[in-house]
Amino acid sequence: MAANRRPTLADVAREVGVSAKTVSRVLNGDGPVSPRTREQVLAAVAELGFQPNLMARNIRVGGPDTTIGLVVPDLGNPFFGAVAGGIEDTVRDRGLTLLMGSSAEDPDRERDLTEKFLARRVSILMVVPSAGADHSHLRTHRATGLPVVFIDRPAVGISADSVVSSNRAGAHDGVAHLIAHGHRRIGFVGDLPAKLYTRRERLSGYRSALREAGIAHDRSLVTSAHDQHGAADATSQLLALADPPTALFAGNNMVALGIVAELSRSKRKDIAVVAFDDLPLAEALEPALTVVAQDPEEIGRTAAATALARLDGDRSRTRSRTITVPTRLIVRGSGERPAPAMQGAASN
Amino acid sequence: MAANRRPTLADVAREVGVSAKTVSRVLNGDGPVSPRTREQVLAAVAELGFQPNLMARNIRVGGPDTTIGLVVPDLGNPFFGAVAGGIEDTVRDRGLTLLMGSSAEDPDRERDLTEKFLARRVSILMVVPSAGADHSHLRTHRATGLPVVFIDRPAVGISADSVVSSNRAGAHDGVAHLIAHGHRRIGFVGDLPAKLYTRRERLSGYRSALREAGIAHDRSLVTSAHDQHGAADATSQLLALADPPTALFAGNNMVALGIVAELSRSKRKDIAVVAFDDLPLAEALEPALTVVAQDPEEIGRTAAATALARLDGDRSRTRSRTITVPTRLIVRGSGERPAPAMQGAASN
DNA sequence: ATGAAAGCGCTAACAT
DNA sequence: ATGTTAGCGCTTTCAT
Repeated sequence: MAANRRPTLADVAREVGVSAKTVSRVLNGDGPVSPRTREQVLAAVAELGFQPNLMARNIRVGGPDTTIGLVVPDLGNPFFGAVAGGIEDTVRDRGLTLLMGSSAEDPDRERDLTEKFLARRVSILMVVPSAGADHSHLRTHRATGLPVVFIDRPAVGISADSVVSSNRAGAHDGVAHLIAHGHRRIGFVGDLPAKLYTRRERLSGYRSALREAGIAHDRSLVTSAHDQHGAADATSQLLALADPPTALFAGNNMVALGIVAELSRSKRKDIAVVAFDDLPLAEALEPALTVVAQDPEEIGRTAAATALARLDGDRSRTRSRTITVPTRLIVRGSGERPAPAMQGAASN
Repeated sequence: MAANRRPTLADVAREVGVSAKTVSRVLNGDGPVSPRTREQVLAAVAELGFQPNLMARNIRVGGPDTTIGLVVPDLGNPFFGAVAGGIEDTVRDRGLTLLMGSSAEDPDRERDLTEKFLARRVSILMVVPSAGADHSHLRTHRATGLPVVFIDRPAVGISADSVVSSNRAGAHDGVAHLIAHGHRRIGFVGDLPAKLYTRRERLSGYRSALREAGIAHDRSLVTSAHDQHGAADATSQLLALADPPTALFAGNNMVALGIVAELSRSKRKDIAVVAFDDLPLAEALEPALTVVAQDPEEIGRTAAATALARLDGDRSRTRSRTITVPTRLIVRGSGERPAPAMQGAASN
């Protein structure tokens, strides 16, 4: 029951009484092989339980491996799962296999993982950059022709293709929706760290919407959280202000969960909410949650298509480009709760 | 700007004027190297942008790769994301990297993916089996000492370790909770296909709970769906029965989403619900959703620990074993809605 | 239709 | 402290 050595091509060849090359031919179907030999080889392969060693093959063939490496900050976040699904759908018929690993939002681990993928010679590298990560070390790889695409957030220290949501416009639309329904004190609960690209962009959209409406920016209404629990805390702190907000804008899905949970817990049905990124049960909430929906599958498909084009030698655009996938405001009700003024008018 | 050949160990060696082995020593830190040589080598590595080819290394060293392959049916399902997170936490300090790929619940793709992992000589293979998949082809691999662990559902055609939730007991508890609150007509909306392990087990728990309460099993109350939309349909069909259920038991998280969405849409607050597997916004619903919570992180950790023990030569149990991770009933309110009889009593 | 030899990039084992 | 040789498992090249 000891761990037996795995059979190799040579073992199969010996078993049948042919050369290793012949076995190789049968398995890869290149050269001509007599039907009889083929059968014998196949039989021996099955009997010995031979499994070709792809590493050995790749090393000889020299080309990249038929895998594509994807680094995400969090395996549990369905947003990245959906992105991965979109990538897979696109690369599958090319015979490429998507391998996904987590950086846990840690720049060091992100780097480790990218190095591991590169050392295993993936055909394409895709990265959702962690906050604070630098990507200049990928320059030499790009020079060798390896397609590198950054997802959800652009790269730092390297010029490369990236695919992102229309964060600024999306956040603007969401906040404008609140303003259109009479809200003038609107709290913003964003991601952490504050330097995170998506947070900056979405905050920028928030501010531009306020500006257009002639509403002065009040820094005390801008807070952050890096998880659901923190977002719940941020929510109760905002509501405890002397001049509290009548509406909240959630900077991402995690934050939205925290806000909704906290409002539910404290029975504050009078607070309007719009969230960036859709949530599974958004429609079933009362009121149903209005969101700025992203399209993660489309982000994945776009990223994959971009990378495949590069792989096929797309030199049409030497310069790298940033592709923006549009968001869509889905009005479900939670943004329409009357602001105090209107509420007063209604009850009069 | 053409795709330059990647530099190899030999290139670095030539650049510095030492042998390849010396460069290897510097990079892997085994043999002794003079500080001066080390510096020169490191400089050349940086300058040439050399990246070791791990495939070449692995093939020479002979051992398995420092990766662990995980096959899941759906990258977008947070349940599997959480499982993956638990695995990663456990294997990280062993220097193992988790690589995850999707079978899309398709036995053929599951097999393709496992073959790819095996051909790349992963140290450990973990699989969430697709419905209908057979795993007898993995026997020879287990014989070579490769740890194989099945997650969420046991393997077919091979004896191997597996880690699953307490599906039967969990479903039993959930249904018993409904019965305790006066319900006697309880609909079951399960996964598809009907042969799926988790569905069978949970249905079994449902039936045993009914049996214990002396409630006759009514086949017309048992339905299935394979996605959220189908679950919504199943829900409205159940409610349209001549003698409709007063409570519903959701067989998994997707189904729960469909049920909750449909009840919300049709404003049926009078229907009690208990779901198998927790949902992010469960607490924020009205009423809050009572669930039989699984512990996906713990499932992942357990699976990883089991595999690592095998990797370390745990022959203490030659026979494979199935480890059950307990579920926990979290009562939040949705299971307590009065059944018609009690409702009548209350309003009298 | 098949085989022999060489070599992919790297490291183990033995030099020196 | 460093170099040489051989070889991991496979495929390419060139024979036969």
